[in-house]
Amino acid sequence: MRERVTIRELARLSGVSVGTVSRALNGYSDVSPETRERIMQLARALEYTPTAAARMLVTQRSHVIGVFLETGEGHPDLQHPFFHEVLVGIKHCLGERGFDLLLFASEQPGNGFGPHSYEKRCRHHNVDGAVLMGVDPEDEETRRLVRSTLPCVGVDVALHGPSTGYVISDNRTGILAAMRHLHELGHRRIAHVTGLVETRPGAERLRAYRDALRELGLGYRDEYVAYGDFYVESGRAAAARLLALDEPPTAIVAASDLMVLGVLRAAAEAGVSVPGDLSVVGFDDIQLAGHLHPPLTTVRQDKAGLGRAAGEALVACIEGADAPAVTTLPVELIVRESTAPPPAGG
Amino acid sequence: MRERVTIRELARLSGVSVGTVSRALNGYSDVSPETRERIMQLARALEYTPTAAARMLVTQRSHVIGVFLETGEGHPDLQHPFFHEVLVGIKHCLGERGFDLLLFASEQPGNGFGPHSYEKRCRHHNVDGAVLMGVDPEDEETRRLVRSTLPCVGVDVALHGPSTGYVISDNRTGILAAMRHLHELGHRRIAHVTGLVETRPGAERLRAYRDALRELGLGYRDEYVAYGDFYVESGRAAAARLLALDEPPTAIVAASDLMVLGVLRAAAEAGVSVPGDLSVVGFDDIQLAGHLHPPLTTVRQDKAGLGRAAGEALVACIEGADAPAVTTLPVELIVRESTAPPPAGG
DNA sequence: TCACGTTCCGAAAACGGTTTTGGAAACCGG
DNA sequence: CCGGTTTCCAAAACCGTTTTCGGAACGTGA
Repeated sequence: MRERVTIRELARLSGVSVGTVSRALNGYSDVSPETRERIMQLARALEYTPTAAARMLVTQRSHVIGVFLETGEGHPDLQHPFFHEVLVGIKHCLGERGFDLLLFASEQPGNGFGPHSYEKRCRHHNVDGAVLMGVDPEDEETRRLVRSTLPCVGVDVALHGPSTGYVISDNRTGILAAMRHLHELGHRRIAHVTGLVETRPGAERLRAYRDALRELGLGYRDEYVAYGDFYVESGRAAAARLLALDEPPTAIVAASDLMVLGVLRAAAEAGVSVPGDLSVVGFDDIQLAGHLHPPLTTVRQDKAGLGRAAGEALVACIEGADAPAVTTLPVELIVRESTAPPPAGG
Repeated sequence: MRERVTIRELARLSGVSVGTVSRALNGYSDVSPETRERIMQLARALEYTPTAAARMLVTQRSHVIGVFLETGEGHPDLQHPFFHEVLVGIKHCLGERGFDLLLFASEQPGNGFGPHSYEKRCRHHNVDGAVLMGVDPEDEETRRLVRSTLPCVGVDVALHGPSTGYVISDNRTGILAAMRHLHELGHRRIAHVTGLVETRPGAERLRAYRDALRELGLGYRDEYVAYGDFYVESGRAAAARLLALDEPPTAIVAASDLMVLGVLRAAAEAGVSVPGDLSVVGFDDIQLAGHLHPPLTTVRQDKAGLGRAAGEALVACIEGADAPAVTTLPVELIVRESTAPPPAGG
């Protein structure tokens, strides 16, 4: 293979010093136009590519953002379409600004003693910042990372630290809108299938459900909240239980679209029709939501927007701004066909 | 912030030379057990983390795999759930083996003249290998990369080069199985909604459709192949046209599950019921396929398996094996409820 | 002519590791 | 007691950049 062409090589070939080559290539002013041009010609001809490692070593900047995408036990979070779409947003935003993404994957360190904790891994690769998804904010590892000065931003996880922030959707407003929509349609017995309540969105959605009940003058019933984990199966189980109640709900708001798939399944199995007998509204508006049968009424999160916001917060912080604030993104209730007035006898 | 603790610092504090520290940490033999232990204690205490850049500079290895995930115009490929699941597989496989993933995102290079082409970007970051998804194999950029000695593997894209291979599903067998299934049910008028035929899977699936027709003794009709692009909307348009034919098909096999969502939509709009009037089978078996209404008959690709296979081929190649061969993964027809015998009058 | 700016560039010191070379001490058999 | 091995470690070179410092050459105004 062709040998790596270094800056030294360029210097030799163009008869100047390496320092000059470096300055020429980096657009410094103190090099004559002719010399610069000559060097750049040569660089192009030889397809010179600077070595990131070398530069990183001296500049202490990598132009790389670390991404932690933790895989919960059972179902890797990575598999939830939500995170996928967020990642798209991150990639775009950061890509435009000249960053690449390092997706941390290695479990045992490369060589015996290597990187371990979040913080170590970041230091090891010298990332300029990090975005965390699906991590546990209470975890000691996490806390150590956000306690450091490395710019961090969490998505859907409340992180606090000197240069740390997070982005999240306006879950409360979303659930409130869903509830009001249902209420307006005439529903009075509205149940909630929660997400993982240990997570921020899961908790916020649940609280909002309760608050909405109060606001609408509906009583809270313990039996009307069924605990899920954002994924399909849990939605099915939850709905099965709900529908078997003596006085089943006429509407269900679920904390994720995936779970309403489960709800739909349970409904079909129980012989109740949606939206005829049961209205359901989801959360997320995943790509497929509009193409399901029936098309889902759901509250749309701007998933790519969350990613972009995370990216922007990060670069702002990297470029010297203060700690990235917490930014909450608006959501939107998308009314489709999975909601309707309750059945007459309801 | 605490200053970075370097190997030199460790050397000073433990009263040995830097070379010794390095050897101790890396498990070389020529350092006494006591000295080694002392050094490692210290390293742990100070939370020493080696700098990847420095090591990379001398060893020429990064323990990082580059990932190209190209975003087609219109709908970013990244958004197709397929790639998402593949990525999961890659991450797992490579993570277990101590690699991290560099997701190339940067559009303009970090600093004016920096990395550009695939090859340059790889050289720049010194990745140990690369996996390519959604790229155009005919593209000059791509060809340059695979022509180099860098271990590469494509997924769903046929790449050829000195140390390049690709992984792909057994599309032919999958389509054949789908067609036979339909034929056994009694269908004789079977249409195909293609994927992007410029892509390998799109082309293979189409060819297999034709071959299956021949094998089953069914004539090929031009009007029965409708061209799509793997995404929902194209499936809808295609099905709309198909269903409006004088002699519409009684069954449709689509090149992706996403497109059958479109097909279902079109069917609903045209008032034809699935599977009563029309059977449909998809491809991929995306997570949601089993939860749709009706649950989809589809040929399942082992998406995570593709990712793992890609990862394994890569490390094999990195560790000195010959060019990664092309590995094709088996698929499986999952019969659910979107297929049934054709209507009596059909 | 002299002092003084500019403009352009070379030399060299980092950055934080790994690896090679060589040497001192300890150990060995004879 | 001596030549030859081992065992353990120090010194230094090197990886490919950036950046600081200073110097040469060249005006330029007095």
